This record gives sequence, structure tokens and C-alpha cells, in this order.
Amino acid sequence: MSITNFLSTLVAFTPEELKDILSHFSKESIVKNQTLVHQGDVCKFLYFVEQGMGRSYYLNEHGKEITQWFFGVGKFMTSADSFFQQTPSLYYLEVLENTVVYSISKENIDLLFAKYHKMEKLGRLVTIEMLTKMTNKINAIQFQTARERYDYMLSEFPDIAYQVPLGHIASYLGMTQETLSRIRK
Amino acid sequence: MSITNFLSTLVAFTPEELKDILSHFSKESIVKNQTLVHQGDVCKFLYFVEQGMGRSYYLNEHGKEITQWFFGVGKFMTSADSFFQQTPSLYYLEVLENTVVYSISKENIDLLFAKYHKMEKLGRLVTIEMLTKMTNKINAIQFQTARERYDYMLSEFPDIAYQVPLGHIASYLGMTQETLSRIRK
DNA sequence: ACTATAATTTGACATAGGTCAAATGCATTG
DNA sequence: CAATGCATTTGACCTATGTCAAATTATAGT
Repeated sequence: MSITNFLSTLVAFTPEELKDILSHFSKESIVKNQTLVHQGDVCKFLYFVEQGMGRSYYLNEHGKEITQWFFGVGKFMTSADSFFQQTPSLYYLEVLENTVVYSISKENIDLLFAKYHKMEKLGRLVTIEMLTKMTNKINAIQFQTARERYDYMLSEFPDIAYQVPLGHIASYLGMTQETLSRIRK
Repeated sequence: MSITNFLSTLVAFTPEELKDILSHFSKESIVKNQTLVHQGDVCKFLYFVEQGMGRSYYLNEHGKEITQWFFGVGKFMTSADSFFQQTPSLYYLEVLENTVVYSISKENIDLLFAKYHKMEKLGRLVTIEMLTKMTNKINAIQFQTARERYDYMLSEFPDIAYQVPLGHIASYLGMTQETLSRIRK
């Protein structure tokens, strides 16, 4: 999924608008396991994942990594709160494979939001989609057994579920690695 | 918190804009326990709560009500997904007290989004705030003990925590009524 | 191919919170 | 001010999942 296709499917931009918008993004290749944002830093960029995948996570009181979200191909990856409010990030952001992204700074996206009403709309739509997915996660995790939670994982992240370390998935689903290992059989 | 104040604190509208925007809302009084949206219906309105409170909930596989969110004074209340995509709602929406709201239809809000770039921005900001709160809920619920979850409830909904039936709060927090009752002592 | 290191699986045991049922408390209505 | 119906609390017992530790398997570097 290229960023051009992605933008076009949500809002009808003219070719000139698209060109202008794209010129504010820059393409980057990021090597596996690189950390893009550290907990406590202000997240400076929003990333569109063209290839590869990433995750956000935080360290709990015992210093254990808790995966907060996975970002696959065709999604925007960022520490949303930190990026949009320019406040310290609660999360680390890292890529889990060699990954190709289009990045845009807060200044540039604000510029686009201000310049194009349609871009503001796109921002709203993308945020609502994320909100819906968050809500789904809560419903899956809050009242379901460990096995059902894993089924949710498979349906929400089919492309990711088999490619990342077990522990990342277990912490995302709110269970221990051991439990997930037993379920997987 | 009046809707005028609320709108003004997020985006700088001119008095004329505000007047026009407000003219698309209508004030309504809703009696305690009235259901605004049924599961399966398309949610037709977005409500700004001026007085009172409401909640969204769904029925799980055993027919038990699971509270999904509480909406207090100064918040927008709706079944977000259903309202914005005009799809069947996963949730019931009901008021828990006699409540005063300002309601706006999907057509009218779309009209305002299209007419005022600033309104689109407001929509984006409100959605991001909701996304942040959802994320907080996940973090609270996923890895914390029953007691810590209740502390989260008190901090997120201080005005609501003592005014609604125990069962509503327990299901919101992902625990049984009995457990919450034991904790509260 | 051979280590070293990390990831996963397995086992034995512990416990927070669930379930079910009964008892108590509280509020609303005639 | 009974009487009825909900909401909350309490008790006894149960189970899914956590914890900790060891064994096994996969991965990556030389």
C-alpha cells in the first residue's frame, strides 16, 4: 500500500494537491529493531508504514515491556498523544523489521491541516478509525478468555501475529508469555 | 460547562460563527434511564452533555450489560462509530439521570464540517482526546489489579463514580460486582 | 558447522478474582 | 409505615491464569 493510494482512498485530492502533500513527507529506510521514539521524548514525526512493521510499548513498574500497539503496512505509526500535543511520549516506538516509512513532522502536518480543509478531514477520519480499533481491543481484552484474546489478535493483525516474538504479543494481549505459548498449541 | 464555552476553549470561533454553529444544535431534556440509541440502530445524533450523565453499554453473550463508557458534564456523548459511519451501533446509549443535552444530527454536523475548516479541526481534536482516554483505559484495565482499576475510575470519572449503580462501574472496569463491593470497603 | 545467546515450551504450584447462593440494606409506592 | 422489589454485601468454594524455574529449541555470529 503506497501512501498515495492510501490518501486517495479516504479523500478526493486533486493531483496537484497530492503532489504538494507528498512533498512534505520524506521517505526513509529504517533498520530492524531501531527505536524511533523513546519514552519521555516528544515524538517529532508521524510515519506512514509502506513496508515492514513496528510497535509501541512502555515499561511497567517492574521494568517489563508492555506492547501497546502494532503498526503494519498501510498504517500511520506514531505516539499519537505525544505527536499531536507535543508532550513527552508515554511510549517507545520501534520497528520490528527493516521498514520503509514516509515521515512528516508536526510543523509540516499542521501546515497541511491549515492549508487543506480536506487534509484536516483526513486527519479526523484516520483518528476515528484508530479510536474504533482501540475500542475493539478493549472489548476483546476486558471480558474474554486468553484463547479468545488470541483469536482477536489473529483477526486484527493477521499479517503480524506470526512474525513477531511471542512476548510482544503476550504483553499486547495482557497475558504472560507462558500462557500464550500454551494456547498456541 | 455550556456548549458555547466548550467550543470556544478548543478553537477560536468568531461570534457569528458560534451563533451559526449553535443554531444547528437543539437543546433537549431527557428523563432518567431513557435510552437514546439501541444496539443495532444507527445512531442519529451527537449529544453534548450540559447537565446530568449517561453511559454506553452492550450485552455480552450471556445477556449481561457491559458498560463501555461514561459521559459526564461537558463531554460529547454518542456511539462514535455508528454516528460517524452511520452503521449499526454496537452499543446502547442511555442517560443515568435527568439530563440536558445539545443534540446535532449527522447531516448537520457534516454540514458544519464542510462549511467551517475550524469545525473540522475541532472534530479532530475531540476525537484525539477520546482516543487518549481510551488508551488510558486500556492501560489501566489490562495490567492492573482490581483495586488499581477502581483508582483509575475515581481519577477519570470523579463526578460519576459515586452516583451510578455499582454494577455499571464493575462491568466498566472488567470485574464482578462482588469484587468491586469488596474493594470499596 | 559450532557456540553463544535469545526465544519458547513445559512443569509444579500459588492466588486473585470468578461463581453461585444467601443475607442484608435501602428506597419507593400504596 | 408496611410491603415489595432492587442493590449491595457477605460467605464458601473453584478455576483460569500467574509465578518461578528448568529444559528445550531456534537464531545469529565466527
